[in-house]
Amino acid sequence: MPNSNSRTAPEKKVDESVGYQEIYSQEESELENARAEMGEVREENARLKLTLQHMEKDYQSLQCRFFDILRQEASKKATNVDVGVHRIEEPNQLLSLCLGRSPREPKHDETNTANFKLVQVDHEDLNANLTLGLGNSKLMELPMELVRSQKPQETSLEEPKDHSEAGAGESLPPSSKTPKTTRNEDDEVPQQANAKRARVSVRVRCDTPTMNDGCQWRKYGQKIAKGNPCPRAYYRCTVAPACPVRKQVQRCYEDMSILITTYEGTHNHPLPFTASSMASTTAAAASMLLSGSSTSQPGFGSTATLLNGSDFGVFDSSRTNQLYLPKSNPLLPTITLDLTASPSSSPIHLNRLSSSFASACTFPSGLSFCSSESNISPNSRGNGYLKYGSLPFDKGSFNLDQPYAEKNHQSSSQVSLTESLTKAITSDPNFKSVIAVALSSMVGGGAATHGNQSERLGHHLKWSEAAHQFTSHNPLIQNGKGCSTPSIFNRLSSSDSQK
DNA sequence: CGTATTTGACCGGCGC
DNA sequence: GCGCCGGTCAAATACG
Repeated sequence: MPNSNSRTAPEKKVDESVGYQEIYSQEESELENARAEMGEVREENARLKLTLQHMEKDYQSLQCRFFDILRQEASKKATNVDVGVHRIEEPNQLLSLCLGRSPREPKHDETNTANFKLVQVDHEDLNANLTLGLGNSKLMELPMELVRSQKPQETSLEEPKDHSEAGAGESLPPSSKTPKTTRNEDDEVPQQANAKRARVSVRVRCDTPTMNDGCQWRKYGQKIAKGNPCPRAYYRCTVAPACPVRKQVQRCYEDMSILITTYEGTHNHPLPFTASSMASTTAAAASMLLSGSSTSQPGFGSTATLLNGSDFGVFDSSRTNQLYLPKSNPLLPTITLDLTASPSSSPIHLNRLSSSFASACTFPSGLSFCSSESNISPNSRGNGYLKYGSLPFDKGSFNLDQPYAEKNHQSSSQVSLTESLTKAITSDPNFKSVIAVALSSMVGGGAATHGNQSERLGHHLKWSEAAHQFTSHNPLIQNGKGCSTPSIFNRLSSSDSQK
């Protein structure tokens, strides 16, 4: 019996060792497979990076061409239209708030591109209130301004003279304001001299104390304004020491979840890439207001409301007056970008965001400002756009993560504004396809420029995956600390590592 | 210790 | 002229 025992035992050992070897070999092969996959993914990522770079170049060149052509068309039209328009009568109302946009553009250019289109809306202008429907094709000129300023290169090329542009409407003599302070005479005076400055008020549903617009702000004051128990905070742009841009942040009394941020002034410095979207949006809005507001009576603040949602083009001044407007200096024309419209928060809308346009706007030029934490502590963020685009931002837009998607409803509505703008841009049949491809490529990993690449992308990666790969590898985003580590990519890499 | 935030004081515009 | 109110300043305080 011991023999049998002694004989069977080694056999078992042999069997076990053989079994382990098989298992090991299987694991090794799996590991190798995983490594191979990782290698492929890496190569793919590298290719996508290159493609993205090409796409960005293509996109910018297309933008330039696009603007050139539109400018030409606009100038042609303007010669006919502007004659009948009383736009230039109030230069001081034309103070441009073109955040992030080169202000040295000839004034006539601005009036040409924005004014004559806005005239159509002005017919409905009552009591200096104005509702501008972004979905309205009438307003095609607006996005031009917007996109133009979305180019970070352009904004970065902004000259310090910018603020003189803020004074582009110019010419209110420094009068009584100048002696006020000697502190920042050098740079501030030109802005302060402008008694009238356009302001852009942005309404967003946001849980955080402020919305993350990519810029760096320093709080310099807080007040409790009359009529609203919620304190109003005053912030100053600290990206550049002498930047005159300021913003007010206040919660809406009627709906505490709504954050009202009012921007005023023009950045005189290059904007962080992530900040340019907000800057350009507000710039576009301001341009609209400034050009459109000139019909309003002097002394009255002009107020425009950009409704995000289904009410495009519907006049809604009552709503504006009752709810939307923070009490503001009547001398300052104010435009309100309402990014809180309820219809937009529907799942349908969210899904709609997954369409090419919306996604293109979602990132990197989208409007998603709510940060997981306040952006008022620049230190914690290193630079102004550290946290920009953190989590919810792209995830929610792609409907990948339900909590994020839920939390990102406000982002959705914000994105929808840009979506509308982009649609307006691309409504031009001549450029629609080109711009759409370019824009979608910004999200789609930049692989959509050339057909074959797009095709390949479609074959190899799910769309959302592509987007996430883009986000995870776009140096801009990483630089911008839009560290929304894509969940899919995380899963992918983590699963790889687990193997 | 340097920087950001808080907060009361101050200033200027506007309406009465 | 006076008071109200929005906006800003700047010293004090908090924070990392």
